[in-house]
Amino acid sequence: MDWSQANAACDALTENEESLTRDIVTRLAEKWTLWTLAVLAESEAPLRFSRVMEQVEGVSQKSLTKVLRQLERDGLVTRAVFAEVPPRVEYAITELALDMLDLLHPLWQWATVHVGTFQAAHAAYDKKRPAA
Amino acid sequence: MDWSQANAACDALTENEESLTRDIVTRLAEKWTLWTLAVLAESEAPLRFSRVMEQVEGVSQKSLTKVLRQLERDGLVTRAVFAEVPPRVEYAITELALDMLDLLHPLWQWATVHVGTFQAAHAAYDKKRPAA
DNA sequence: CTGCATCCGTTACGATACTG
DNA sequence: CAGTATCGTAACGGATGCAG
Repeated sequence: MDWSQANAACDALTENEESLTRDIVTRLAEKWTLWTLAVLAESEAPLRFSRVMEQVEGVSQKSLTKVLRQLERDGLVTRAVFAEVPPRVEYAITELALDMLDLLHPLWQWATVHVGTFQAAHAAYDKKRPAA
Repeated sequence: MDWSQANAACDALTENEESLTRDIVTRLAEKWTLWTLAVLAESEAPLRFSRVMEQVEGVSQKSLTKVLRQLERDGLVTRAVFAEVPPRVEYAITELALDMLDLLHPLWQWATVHVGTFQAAHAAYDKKRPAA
């Protein structure tokens, strides 16, 4: 593991930039963010608000709105409003977000591959500490 | 983007396994988890609780304890208790966790590289929606 | 030294009702 | 259809005090 490389990249950032980097990564792991991005990534065409909400199963309108707003602000999705009746709003994923998902893919694969390892680790731990 | 590949890996999991996978990834992004792992990864030798807390700047005892317990349960760190006076507890990172950090590295680099992009995106967004 | 228990403020989330 | 406003609940995280 070449941690000097990672540290060099980190040290080059101002405190403000480092904070922002942390925020971005943290935000990606919030409850509905990745799921929403995945839905938009799987769709070839832009999706209306209702279609996204159907596919991100269990999300509330409020939370989905918040997540989409944040993603838009981060430049990870685009939001297009059409002045029609009834109103239409379409969301689409950006290239930036697709790049990021590519990077995230190995991590997800790692997690799926090691699911059995984690189940075993949990079982062993719970046996040692039944109280917890 | 080859999403069929990602979907194939996902579809092979039971609902329970998929839930666990999601939990693992989510946990990695919790406030102090990655920072703690990074500290343990940088150290060649196992670290005592106090040493970890010194280096994970700003973490409370409570949060650090919780994070370390969870990491131990996931098999990402080991915890060794020495029956001495005063008590000594040493934490070390596992190979499994080091593998994971390797996979995570590109994502972190991506975030640092695009910090400027995000700042610009935020500025543009806030200009368009000053109310928000 | 380690780390658990408790209190407390903040934030996240969901349900519901309402607006352009 | 696509939100906004409001409310109530639950989880999170920090500070403090105490025990082994």
